[in-house]
Order: sequence, then structure tokens, then C-alpha cells
Amino acid sequence: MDDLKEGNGPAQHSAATMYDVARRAKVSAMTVSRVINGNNYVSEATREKVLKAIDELGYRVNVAARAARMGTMRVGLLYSNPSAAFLSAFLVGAMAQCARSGAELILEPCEDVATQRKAIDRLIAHGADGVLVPPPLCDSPAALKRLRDIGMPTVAVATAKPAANISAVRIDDYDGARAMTAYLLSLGHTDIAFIKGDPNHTPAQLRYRAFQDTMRGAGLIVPAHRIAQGFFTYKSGLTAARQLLAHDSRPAAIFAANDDMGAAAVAVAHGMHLRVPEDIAIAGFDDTPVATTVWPELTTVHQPIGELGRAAVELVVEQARASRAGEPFATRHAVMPYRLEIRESTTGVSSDGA
Amino acid sequence: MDDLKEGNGPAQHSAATMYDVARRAKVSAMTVSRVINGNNYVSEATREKVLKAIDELGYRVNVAARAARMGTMRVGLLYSNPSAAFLSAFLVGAMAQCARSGAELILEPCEDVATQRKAIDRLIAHGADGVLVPPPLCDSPAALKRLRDIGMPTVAVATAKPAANISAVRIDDYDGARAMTAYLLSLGHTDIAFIKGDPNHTPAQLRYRAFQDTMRGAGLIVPAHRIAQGFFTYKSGLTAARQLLAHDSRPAAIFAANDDMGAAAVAVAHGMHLRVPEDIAIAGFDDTPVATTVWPELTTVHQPIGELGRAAVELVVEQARASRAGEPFATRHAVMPYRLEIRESTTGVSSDGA
DNA sequence: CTGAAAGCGCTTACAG
DNA sequence: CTGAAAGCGCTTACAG
Repeated sequence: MDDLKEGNGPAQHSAATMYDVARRAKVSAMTVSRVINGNNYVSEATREKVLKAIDELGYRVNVAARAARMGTMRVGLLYSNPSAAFLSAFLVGAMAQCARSGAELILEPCEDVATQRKAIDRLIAHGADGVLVPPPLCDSPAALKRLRDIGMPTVAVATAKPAANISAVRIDDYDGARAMTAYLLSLGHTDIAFIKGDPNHTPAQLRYRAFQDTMRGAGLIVPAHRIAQGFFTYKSGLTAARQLLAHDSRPAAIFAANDDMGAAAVAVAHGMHLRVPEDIAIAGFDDTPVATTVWPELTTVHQPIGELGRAAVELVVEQARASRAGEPFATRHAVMPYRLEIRESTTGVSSDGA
Repeated sequence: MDDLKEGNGPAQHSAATMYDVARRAKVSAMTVSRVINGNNYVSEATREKVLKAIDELGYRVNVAARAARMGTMRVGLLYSNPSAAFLSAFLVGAMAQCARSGAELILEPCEDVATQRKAIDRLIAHGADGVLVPPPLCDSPAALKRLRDIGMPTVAVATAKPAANISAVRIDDYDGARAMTAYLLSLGHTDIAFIKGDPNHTPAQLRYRAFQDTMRGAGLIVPAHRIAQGFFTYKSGLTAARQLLAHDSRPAAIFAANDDMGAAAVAVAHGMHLRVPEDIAIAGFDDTPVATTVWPELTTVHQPIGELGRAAVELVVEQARASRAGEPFATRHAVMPYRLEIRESTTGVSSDGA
């Protein structure tokens, strides 16, 4: 019970410090520090002892103390043309991890390719130790190349086709779209229409290809008039859905490449007095807030956007720390799990108690 | 030019420290600390000198160092039934300020009144130094009373009628709704319908009252069939809008008490082949992401949700610091500015270049 | 009202 | 491979 303090201050179970770990493992604090930071100059036996002590004590590094010593790590976020929903979900995860890592987030807007270079320069001027690149910039070879050329630790976020020489965090867009298509097929729908996303975005390409592949795999050919081109905006979804539903024969379901367009499809269907999902089932992709705002709520592929933000910060901070210490850092690709989120727009089963 | 470092590390202009300030003001670091923290035991003359030096050096307190010394401040967020859009916007602001203040954010969900007490107990067990209470809990006297009884620094967020003995940050809902109504009138609309929000929420009450008062002030009587009851959800907005538009004579405009219901009204209008805004103008309230997702984009009252989060954290941290130091803290009410956000749903003027 | 001393938990050189 | 020393910028007692 000696870990209960009654003095002033936070009045918490006083957390274990490096010295507690050092004492328990019978080594110096310095050695504990080395183990924590993945320094190689520690014998395997010593490392084990320290790790054991850390585990037993439930020790976690005090980021405030570390930041006081090392200076705060600055993570730059280069973003452009943000979907408000995506960006805020991403920020929530990124900021949470920054807090945990003792890092600071610097936001840098970047209108288009022309201003990219300037935005990167500004990030450097602000002392960024690493940079995060969310869509659509994550698919810009120019931006990524420049960051790489100057040796800046960089993580591309939510690109479907990550370059081999840049770290990235993403979901498997192809498999997500495959799973959604398979789900719609499992409902008995065979006549499924698709609203494509912005052709310049790699996720849009893969989602569409997965849809086509899965349909073909089920022995189904999708006629051209069941495919409409959208650009990820609600407005483009309205146009695309009107086009799809203008035909004499209507599809049994519409799979939109993102939620904004899926929500638009629901609105268009309602406008034609079609019931969703009784007359037509509709699905989206991403699980942004609009998916649960509209009625019926949208069946969609849940993309853990906050998690992506968290993982991206974790990765870039790790690289930046290595970079500061003069060590090389490896590029790494993390694929986070997606999840099928089945809601009323395909099942007709209400989940709210109202 | 002696503030340029070329050594290793962040390679920044090395920021001024307390000692730099102390040297310049010819006092001790201790005195600088006292000035920074609003300690009263400093002579006016000394305070002035220090403040001047701080200003000249552009000194800002190093939160990492402070946190290392004081222990991290923990801000609890008690939330329930969150609108995903509101919560994530709020979190962005709250987390940003937490980072600046060297505080940590602890999220505690709280289903209903029954679990409120437990949620508060959990927050205390997690060592919360202060608590933020966003809607709809901010209007629960029971929750606020309990927090007050145990002397917990507390800030109510976005309640329209803040209790005098609890700090609060909010916008002026009444004035925002008044301004929107006046704007719709200025467009020449006299026949304006209103979709009310959840009657239990204080902002809903004030927004409706402001609408009625402003109409009356313009010499207009709003008939009962121009008023529909909603509950802040998209679904309730669909029902309300259908009801409003079922009459032989249609209103010239609809003012919905929030964006979700405004977006629903747009969908219903489109379903009846009405053009927005040519046949009917529609406005919302809050400026959450859905307002810019739907098409046409929604004219609305911009509520600076992120700013509310930032201000709430700033306030609660200030109170918690005073509380830790054994000093009393005053309750304070901050009213943040709202802004009329005029978009296509009332003007017909597109702002996008597509 | 003001200051000298000690210490928060960690890491960076510097020695072995 | 390992450790003793010094210091990051700040604040908390403790003296005046």
C-alpha cells in the first residue's frame, strides 16, 4: 500500500517513475531510458529485466517530463480541400495521440498543387519535425517527393496505393468495397448500381474496381447505365442518383463510393417516392457523421478515421524521434481494420427506440 | 541576432525562458512565476516591470515544463447522446486548448440521468481536476448541482440559460435566431414557417421565442399551422417539414432550429419538386458539417463550436489551478460571437466554382 | 512583498 | 554495454 500518497497535489496513486523501474530492475535510470527508447546498446538480458520491471510496475513514460527535456515535437498537418467531416474526425484522433506523445499539431492549409511547395516551406519554418498528408494530397507524388527529398519524416494518410518509400496508414479500400458488394448480394440484390468517386483519388479507383470484380465473381455483368460518375460531393451524388434512377427499370440497390453521395441518393429516392430500403437499398462508404444524420441511417463501410489520425501521429513521432537522434527510420505501412456498418438504409430495421 | 541557435535539436529561435525575463526585469525567477500565475503578493511596480520584460521578449510559459513540475491537469468531459457532428467539432477545440494548457482530456459517456451520478464518480476516480458539461447535460440541474456540491470546477457548455452559480460558455441563441429571422424578413419573405427543436433544450426554447418576437416586432402574426415540432434530429425534421408543406398555401421560407432539421426540410422540398431557394428558402442553425454537405448549402447561424470547446477548457483549467492552489475561483459566463452564414439555400447564388 | 534552494521525471553528453 | 552527473523550465515550500 505504499503507492498511496496522501500529500498535496493530484492525490493519485503516484505513478511509477524511471527510478522505480531502475531500482526494481537493479540498473541505472539511464539504462531504463535506453530500453524505453529502443536504443540498441543494451544487452538482451538487461533489456528483459527492465521490461519485466516496467510491466510489473505498470510504468508509463511521463510525456510532460520528456517534453520538458527534449523540447516539444511538432507534427505538421498539410491539408487541402478538406471535407469538414473527415478533417474533424481525423483531428480528434491526431490530437489525442499528440497529447499522449507530448507532441504539438501544426495545421497548414494548402489550396492546390501550386501552393504545395510554399505550404511545405511554411511547415519547415514552423519547425515541423514530421508531416502528415491526408487526402487528396496523399496521392500527389510531387508533394510526397519533396518531403522525401528533404528527409522529412512523412506519413501519407488514407491513400489506397501508398508509395513504397513513404510510410502510410490506411484501410483496405478494395476489401471494404468487396465486402459491401458481397453483403448487398447476400441480401438477394443482383441488380446493383454504383456511384463512382472522384477518379483522381486512389480510394475511388479501388472501391469501384472491387465492386466490379465482386459482381463479376458472382457471375453478374453490370451494364453501363448502372454506373454513374460522382466526385465525392453531395451535389455530384444528386446528379448521379437522378441519372441512375431515370431509367425505366430501376436497380434494386445503389452502392455509393462515399456517404455524402449515398445520402444524396437517399434524398433523390425519397423525392421519387421510393421507400428506402423497401423499394431500393442504398449503401455508402466511410461512416462520416452524415451517415447517421440522414434518415434512414446509411449502411456503410466504417473507416476508422480517428484511428487513422492516431496511428499516423504515432508513426510520424516515432520516425521524428529517430531522425532527431540521428538514427535511420524505416518506412512502414499500417492497414487498419474497416468494418461493415449495417443500418436501416439496407435492412429496414430501425435501431432507434423512438 | 544572438537568438539564433545553430546547434542540434529543434533548431528554432530559442524561446525566452523565465530566467531571461527575470534577468531583464532585474527580479528573481520566482517573482516572474508569481506574475504569470496571477499571485497577488507582487507589488504593482514589480508586476509592471515583469510584464514589460515578458512583452519585449515575447515570452510564453513552457507548458511542458510546467506540467512536469505540477503534474498534468485533467479535464473531464461528461457527455451524453452526442450529435457526432457537435461532439467532434467541440473536441477539436477542447483538445487544442488542452494541448496549449498542458492538460489532459478524459472522456466520460453518460447515457441518461440515472447513470449521471456514476459517470461523475468515475470522473473523480480518474482524477479529474475540472469538468466540462456540454448539451444536453448542461441543462440538467441535478448533474450541475452534484458537481457544485463537491466543489468541482465546472463549466456548462452551450446552455442558453446558464445558472448563476456555474461557469458557462455559450452563444446568444436568442440574438442569433433574431438575426436570422430579420435576415429572412429582409429578403422580402413575410410568410415564414418554423421547425422547433427539442423542447427540453434551452437553446430550442430561446430560438423559437426569438423567432416569434421578431415576427411580431415586424407586425406579423404566425399562424399555428406554420409551426411544427421537431426534436433536433433529421428524421424529426422530415416529419415536421412534410407537415408544414402539406398545406394548400406554402410558406415562402422555413427556418429550422438546427441544421439537421434544415437539411431534412431541403430534402422534403426537393421531393415535392420545389426549388430551393426559388420556390422556398430554407435556413438552419449551428453550422455543423451537414450544412455544407447538402445541396444547396444551408444558410445558417454559425455557432463557433470549436471556440466554445477552447474557451471552456481555458476557463475550467484556470479554475482548477486556483482550486489546487487553495484559492477561491469566481464563476464566469462567456458569450462567444455567432455569425450569420449566408449560403445558397436562401440566396440561390452558388459559391462553388464547379 | 521578494528570493535562494531543491526537485518534477526525463535525456544528453561524457566517462568508463 | 552501462552509469554518474548535469540540466530542461518551471513551481513548491521555506526563509527573510
